[in-house]
Amino acid sequence: MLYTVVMNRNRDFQLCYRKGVCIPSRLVVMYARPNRLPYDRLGITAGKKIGGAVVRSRARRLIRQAWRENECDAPIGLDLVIVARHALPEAGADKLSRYLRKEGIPALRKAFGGDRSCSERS
RNA sequence: GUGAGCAGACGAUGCGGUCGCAUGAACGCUUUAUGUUUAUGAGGAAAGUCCGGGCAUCACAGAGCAGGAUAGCUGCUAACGGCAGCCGAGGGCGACCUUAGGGCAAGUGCAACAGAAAAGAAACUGCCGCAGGCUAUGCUGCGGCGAUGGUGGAAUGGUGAGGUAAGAGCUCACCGGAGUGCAGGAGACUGCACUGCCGUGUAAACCCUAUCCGAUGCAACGCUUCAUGGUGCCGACCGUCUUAACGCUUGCUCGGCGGACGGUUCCGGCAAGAGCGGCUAAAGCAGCAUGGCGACGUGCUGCAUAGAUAAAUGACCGCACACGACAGAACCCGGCUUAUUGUCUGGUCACAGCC
Repeated sequence: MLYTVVMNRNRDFQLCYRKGVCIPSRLVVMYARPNRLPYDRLGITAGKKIGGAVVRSRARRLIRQAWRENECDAPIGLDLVIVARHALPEAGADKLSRYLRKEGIPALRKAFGGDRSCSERS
């Protein structure tokens, strides 16, 4: 992921859950809040609820790839947590990517008014 | 050919193309960041965490208890609760399979319902003899007998014969069990002979016997470094109390060590953050030779390449095939157990057919 850093502290996750904007859907749930940094931070949650280790790894990979394909259109300066739901592993990669492009990212832009984006910056 | 049974291999992908990730190496760059190229990149169970070990730290002044594990024998192994071979018991026509397989002749407990009686032996019922009275087998009394008594998982060994007033291991034969002796075996055990006539089941009930076990697990543990905050511990000072308390020492006891408690203040150190190490070559695998029935040992040769840390192995397209089951490394090994689409290989057994 070119313009995004991995979020790896439990405190950041908790902040996102409590104070962030929640954007639910059938495949994933996104929590986001501004972080006042010049880049985005992405965290992925795939809980035991959706299946065993194989299923959870697959969900993580799908989310990471879909975000990589669409991160250029997202607003800058967000802490973002994407939570996988149990329908995700069977759905496939292109479905999630299409969802982010058509609905997820526009919702983020609407919530945080992001005119700036990576594509414009670079 | 049909049907069984055993052992084993593979187990999900491969090739081409586009995008992408982690680690190592090389190159470029003043260093970092980053870039380019290249190599490598989940399993037979990686799982459950059920055993055993390595490794690490703690305690080391030890002893005992408690607790836990194992339970036929001999071996293999670093070790094991694992494995191999054998013995006993059970199942199968057979190949073969199953087996928590010490001790109720140390003690305690339990044995519902049924049944006369469930562990102390007797009572009850019954059989037989004698006596009494009565019309009378019946009834009453005394004595003998021992297991006949619808049960029950289990009834004082079983079956048959003799014996007797009636009976009884009372006697005999066979069987079961016990003890002793002899023979065989490394041993579990097996065979034979003799004695003798023997009180059930349950130890996956307490318990007893034998053997083994210190505790905690890589978030162990070691190193480096910064800032903040005054949280915990150690040191310093003051006060109080006293030889018994208190604290530490593996869960407890003995034993051992330390005087103990409270308050104050400031200085120094440690831990909590971050980074690095631990972190992958290991009692390893394959082939050949050799010893052994086998587990396995020995020698030689060759191969040795995942090491992430919010956690890398992915997505899409085309072709091929078994049309992709169960399923994802987290310190490392040896086992066990559980999950699993299927494909293939090699012996073996029974039945049928042919020669």
